[in-house]
Formats: sequence, structure tokens, C-alpha cells
Amino acid sequence: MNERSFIVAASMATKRNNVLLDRREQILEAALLCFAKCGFHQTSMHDISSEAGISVGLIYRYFKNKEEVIAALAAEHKKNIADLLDRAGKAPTLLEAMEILFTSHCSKTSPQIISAFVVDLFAEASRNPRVAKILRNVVKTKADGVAELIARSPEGRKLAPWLEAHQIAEMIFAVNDGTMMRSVFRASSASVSRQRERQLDVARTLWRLLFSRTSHANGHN
Amino acid sequence: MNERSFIVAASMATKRNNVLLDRREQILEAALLCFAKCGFHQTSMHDISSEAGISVGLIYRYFKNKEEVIAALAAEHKKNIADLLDRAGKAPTLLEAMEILFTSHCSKTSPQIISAFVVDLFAEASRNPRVAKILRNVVKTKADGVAELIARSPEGRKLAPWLEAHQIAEMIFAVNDGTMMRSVFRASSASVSRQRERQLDVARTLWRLLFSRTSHANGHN
Amino acid sequence: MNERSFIVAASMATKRNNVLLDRREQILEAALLCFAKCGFHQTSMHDISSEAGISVGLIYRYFKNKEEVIAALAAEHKKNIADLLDRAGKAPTLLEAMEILFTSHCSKTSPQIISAFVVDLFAEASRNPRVAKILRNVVKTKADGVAELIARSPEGRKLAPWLEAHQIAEMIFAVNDGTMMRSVFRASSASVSRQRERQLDVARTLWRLLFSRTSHANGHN
Amino acid sequence: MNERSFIVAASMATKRNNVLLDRREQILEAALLCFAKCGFHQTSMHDISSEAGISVGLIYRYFKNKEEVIAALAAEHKKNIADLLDRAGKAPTLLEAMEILFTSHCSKTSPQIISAFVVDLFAEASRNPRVAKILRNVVKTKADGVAELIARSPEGRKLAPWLEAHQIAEMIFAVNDGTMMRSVFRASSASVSRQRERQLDVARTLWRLLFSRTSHANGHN
DNA sequence: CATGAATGAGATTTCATTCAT
DNA sequence: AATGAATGAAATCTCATTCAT
Repeated sequence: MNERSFIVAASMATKRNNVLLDRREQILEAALLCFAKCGFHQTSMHDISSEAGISVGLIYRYFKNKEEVIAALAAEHKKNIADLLDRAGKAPTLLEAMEILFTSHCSKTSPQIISAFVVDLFAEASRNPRVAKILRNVVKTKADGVAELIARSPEGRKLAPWLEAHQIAEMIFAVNDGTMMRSVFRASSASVSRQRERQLDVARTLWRLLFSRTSHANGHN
Repeated sequence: MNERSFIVAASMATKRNNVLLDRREQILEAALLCFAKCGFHQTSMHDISSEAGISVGLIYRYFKNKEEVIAALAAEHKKNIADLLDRAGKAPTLLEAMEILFTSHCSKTSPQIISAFVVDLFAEASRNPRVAKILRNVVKTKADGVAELIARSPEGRKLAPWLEAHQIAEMIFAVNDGTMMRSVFRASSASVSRQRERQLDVARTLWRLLFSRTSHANGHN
Repeated sequence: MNERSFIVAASMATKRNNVLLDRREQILEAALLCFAKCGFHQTSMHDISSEAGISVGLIYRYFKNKEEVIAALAAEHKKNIADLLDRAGKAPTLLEAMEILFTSHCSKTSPQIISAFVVDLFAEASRNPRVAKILRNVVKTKADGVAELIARSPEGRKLAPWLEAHQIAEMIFAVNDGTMMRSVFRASSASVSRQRERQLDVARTLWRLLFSRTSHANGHN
Repeated sequence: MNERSFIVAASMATKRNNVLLDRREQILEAALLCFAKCGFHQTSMHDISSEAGISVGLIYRYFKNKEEVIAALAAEHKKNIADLLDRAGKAPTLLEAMEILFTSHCSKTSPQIISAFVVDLFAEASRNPRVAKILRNVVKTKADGVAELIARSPEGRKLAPWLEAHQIAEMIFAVNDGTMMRSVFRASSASVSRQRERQLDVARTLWRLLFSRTSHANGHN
């Protein structure tokens, strides 16, 4: 095997690897859609394969069983949350960071779909230990991430000083999750943006509560 | 038919009615337990009948099908929430009213069970229009109820005056639902009370935020 | 409940019990036929249900899964062998006892079917521990039974005295099993009796070998 | 094309042929192992390919389908039996010939494996005409071979003279097959040799029966 | 020559629902 | 009123076989 053929082989191996990853991604995308539409236990493997445009059997080359598909999506959710926190951490002000956190439930897919899926994920967590483990981690990551965000930003330290960072963080995410939970009601596509508006409204209410004290204090300066 | 026999017949009819209602209640209680433990779609009708100590067929005398059982439980949930609001409405102060709202997810059954069930209910709402309708109503009842509570209480009108009553109400319930969503992680029975502690902690954080402004303002008077 | 109604209830319970047992028997009969025709792992549960004239689901009310059906048939085989030994034990002479052992592989069903099933059973035993356990027991029961038969019959004690009873018993059953193993070749129905003839021929050869010594010895008397 | 290149081409063709044969052999070896371990119909083509360390597709270059693999192994079994008879035919005495027949179920592989496979083969024969044909031939080859062995050896003609050669031959193989059938019970590796001992014990019992008469008769000379 | 991704029919098993008793 | 046997559709998962690379 000369250098050239090595390179060719390597590039082929890479390509093959990409194809494998693409398939996985394709299946997960289809599964997410189906799960959001019908729920885990009312989605059949056939539904997923149809949505993905492949045969049922092929799913089993990439996932050992249905539970693994769910777990993989839960893991992906975890990664998305981590990314979100990363992005929020790079925001110049705390306000902008929170805006990022609240305006994107998740990056790629429609928020409607994501929230239906996530509520199902929490429901599943109450009986599936594997999903529970992942979600517990997600919850902790979120809480810690925001607590740190608050603690290390200059505005954060001044805001509502009679509360600890982690208390504020828990509040923020309680509001976040609660809002998401309500968003499962399928809104007519026309009012999706209006629903979004209302969600942001709640978020802004929270911000005002958190910052009013500060601005009030500032007003005394 | 003389008067006596009429009374007997009436009392028999009443008794019969009570038996019917008891059976219904018995089935719903069993169903709630099963649903909380396994989820709607992983609970079989046989599971419910076993839990209730009756035969499968009997369930179908009281409910047309599985979906009706779910819907009936959703309706019961709605009634429980209405009762809760009633009780809260009778509290002497707004603070006490909120305490009632936050400390009891539901009366009879363990909060762990209730929250697992309610999260499932929200998940179900995203695809089952009937459940969605009931839950939408629940959400509206809660929001309106609290908004009214705030609007008509003397403290309420002073608290966070730059926010409308309905905005505050939405916040309160977002926090309420968000905390509940996290409580699905089956905690070891030992730490159930500790978990409850933390949930109340979040609620108290919110209260302080809501009332701080007022007390602060009051402090300046 | 008076005596009459008790009797009625009891008789109904008995009847119901019989129905249950009949169903079980019906399923096992169908399964035996299918297994003999196609082998355990090429017989589908649907094949069995069709043969029995019932629905697939019903099988699962009586057997937890396919393996339980196989195990139940293995257990029945064990019982049949025990019955056979019982009958042989009641024969007046050892010769007649052996005739019983050799001429009936099993009572009710055609020997063709039984032998195909039993060979499958042995094949299964080499990987299915549960079936192995049952068959080991069958083999031991057979060996012990015949050894005792020989040991306690007057002719038996004289026959081939340089051999121990258990050695002779093992021989007899090795021949028995070996003959059965060959009988799996589906003979045209015309030659079934001829095949049976040849099997008996082998058995008689064995008998002559075992008794020749005796008759020879007797010849010297 | 010069002589050299012809030779090279020829040797390459031979080599290629050898490779082909080797692959076939490699696949059959793997298949035998898998079949013995799991049975024909519980062994997947993937199992075989894994065991052989090749891809699934490659099996189909050498065998049309799964059934052909089974048939090829049945044919190999036939060849092994023929070899065994050949070797037995070259033994100086009948006793030694029989020892050869009884002590080696098959040359290369462990007897445990072979017997599990052969019992499966017989089970298969009861429904697969192709396998049945091969096994019928095997049975006939064995019977004829031993009958001839007996008929043409000097001791053979004297032994149990009241029986025909073919009757004795059938007996011998009935015992042979019967013992093999029992050997399917997976013995703990420790007691494999002890199990082997017991099998030989049965064989020796048979021998003594067959020869006792002669030696007895001889004793009278 | 060799691979293994892909297919899709088919196997096992479950379960909502009905209905004779 | 109450039972639970019976049905059969549907779900999950497997596997022999093909074929593009």
C-alpha cells in the first residue's frame, strides 16, 4: 500500500464513517418528529422508518432497540442544552445571556416539536431509569450553568442580593420549564408567534422582577 | 306502590347509585396509581383491573374505553384544581392563599404520584385533543383564579404594581408547573421531604421577589 | 348460599376447570403435531393456533411463551414414559415387559410423529437447559425402571449373569433410542408397517442375544 | 505464452482453487460449530460469518443459501462415515474394527460437538427431503459396511451364527446411534471423559454379548 | 474477491375490546 | 352485575438474502 492508496483508503473510511453518522442522524431526526407527534409509546418503529424513508430493519443496525433511540435523543437533548449554556456564557451582558436561554428552547427544530418531546422525556424519566439519569444530569447542568453565569457577571452579583445565585437559577429554570410545559397545546400555526410572544412575556416579567430591585437601588444612586 | 315502598325504592336507587359511583371511583383510583407508575400507554386495562381487584370487563361497564378513563381522570384533576382555588380564595391573606396553592399539588394522594400523572397528562395533551381541551381549561381556570385573587385582595393590588395581575398569575403557575415537572424523578422515600423542601424554597424565592418591592416601598413610607 | 347452590357452584367450578384443562390439552396436541411436522423452531405460534383452531393470543393464556409449550410437551413425554414403565412392570414375564417397552414408543399418537418430536427434543436438550433437565430425568427413569424390572424378575436374574442389571438396561435403551432415531425418515404410509417390522426385528435380535446364553445354559440342564 | 508463464498460470489456478476450497472448508467448519451450539434454525448466517471471520455476503459466493450449507455438512458427514468404515475395514481383527467404529464418532472435532450436530441432522431429516436422502444413504452405507465386515472376517462368520450379518450390523448401529443421542446433554468438561467411559461401557456390553456365545462355544471345543 | 448496508417478510408477543355465561 | 375466555390487530425485533461499492 503506497501513500496515495493510503490516503484514498483513509478518505474512504472517513466517507463511510460520515455515511454511518448521517444515517444515525437521519433516524434520530425522524424519531424526534414522530415522538413529538405521537409520544414514545404510541410511535411504532415502522412510523419512524417511514418518516425516515428507510426500512424498519435498518433502524436496528444503528440502535439496539427502541429504548436506545429514546436514550440517544435524550443524550442529544443534553448536548443541545450544554451548547445553549455555552452560547449564553459568551454573551456580553447577563441580560443578553438570559435572552438566549429563554428565546431558544433548542436550536434546529421548531420549538413546538421540542417542547412536546421534552415533556414526554420528563414523563418517561419517572419510570425509565436510563432517561431519568440523563435528565437529572440535564437539570443539574442547567442549574449550575446559570448559577455560575449569575455569580460571575457584575450585574448578577448586584441583582436581588438577598437571594443566593442558585436560588435565582432554580427560579429561572422553573419558569423556563413551566412555560415549556404549557406550550404543548398545539397552537394553530397562525398563532405560533403569538404564543411565543406570551412566553417571552412571562420571561420578561421575571426579568423585571429580578432587576427591578437593582434599578430601584440604582435609582437611589 | 305505597309511600313506604317508594321510600325503599328511592333509597335502593340511591344506594345503587352510590355503588355505581363507588365503583367508578375505585376504578379511577386504581387507574391513577397505574398511570402514575407506568404511564398511560404502558398501562394495560388488565393492570388497572388487577389494581382495582375487579375483572377487566367490569371497567367497560363504567367507561367506554381506555381513553374515557384518561379523560375522566383529567376531569377529576380539573375538579381538584377548582377545589384548590376555592380553598385558596377563602384564605384571609394573599400570602396564605398562595401557600395553599403551592403546598398542595393535590389533596388525597401522594404528590409524587400526582406529579408523574400530571406530566403524563400534559404530554398526552399535545396529541389528544380531548385531554388538551380539559387541560387548557385547567390552565385558564388557574390563571384566572389567581389573577382574580390578586386583583381583589388589598395587598395584591399594591404588590409589584408595574405588572398586571394576569402577568403575575402566569408567573406563579409557570413556577408551580416547572417545579412539578422536575419532581418526576423518583426520589428515595427518605429524601422525599427534602425534595419537597427544595420545591418550597423555589416558591418562597418567588414570593420574596413579588413582595420585596412592596415591603421596600412600604419601608420608605 | 344453601347446599344446593354450593353443589351447583362446585360442579360449575369443576366444569370450568375441565374446560381449562381441555384447552391446554388441545393446544399441546396441536403443538405436538406441528413440532413433529416442522420442528420447534420452524413452527410458528400461528401454525399451532391454526392447527388447534383457535386464535394466537389464546395460547398465551395457557402458556407464558413458546418455550413453555415445548417444556410442557417434554413434561408430558416424561409422564408417558413413566406410564409405559408402569405398564411394563405389571407384565407377567420379563419377555412380555420388554415387548411392551419396544412396541409402544408412546400411547396415543402415531409413532412416526412421536419419534420426530422426540429426536427434536434431544436436539433441543443440547442447548435448552430446561428441556435438558427434563430429558435427563426421562433417561434416568427409563434406565432405573428397566434395571429394576430385570433385577426383580426371576428370568432377569439368570439372564446374561456376567452383566450387571444396569448394563443390560442401558443397552436395551440404547437400542431403543437408536432405532427411534432412524425412524424419523418419513416412510411412505404404505411401508409404515414394514418399517415397524424392521424395528421389531432389531429388538428381537437383541432379545435373542440376551436370552441365548440363558437358553443355552438351559439347554445344558 | 511461454512455458514459464503457463506453469505460473497453472499454479495460480491451482492456488486459486485451493483458496476456494479452503474458504469453503473454513465456512463449513464455522457452520458446524454454530449449528452444534445453537441448532440449524437458531443459527443465523451472520453467526456463521462471524465465527468464520468473514462477511455474510461471502458465504453466498460459496453456497447458494443456508440449506446448501446444511446439505454440504450432511455430505461431509457422509464422507466422514465412509472414511471411518474404510479405516475399520483395514483393521486386522473384527474386534479392532469395531473398536474403531465405536471410539470415533468423527475424527477432527470434539465428539460433543459432532453428536449435537448429528442429532440435529436426524431431526432435520424428518422434514428436509434433501437431508433425509443423504442420511438414508449414510445409514445404508454404515449397515452395509459393517455387514460386509462381519461377513468377510473369519471371526464374524462364527459369531452368533443364528443371526444374519445384517441383523448384527443393525444392532451395532442402533446401539451406536442410541448412545450418541444421549451424549447431547452438555456434560461439565470435567466429566466428558467419564461420559465417554460410560458410552464405551455400553459398547463393550454389546461386544461381550455378541462374542460370548462364540467364546463360550469355543470354550467347549 | 470481498464487504456489509439495506430490505422486508415473518416471528413472537401484547392488549384493547367483546360477549357468552 | 360481574367474570374472564377469546379475538385479532398491531408492535417489536430478527434474519435470509441481495447488491452497490
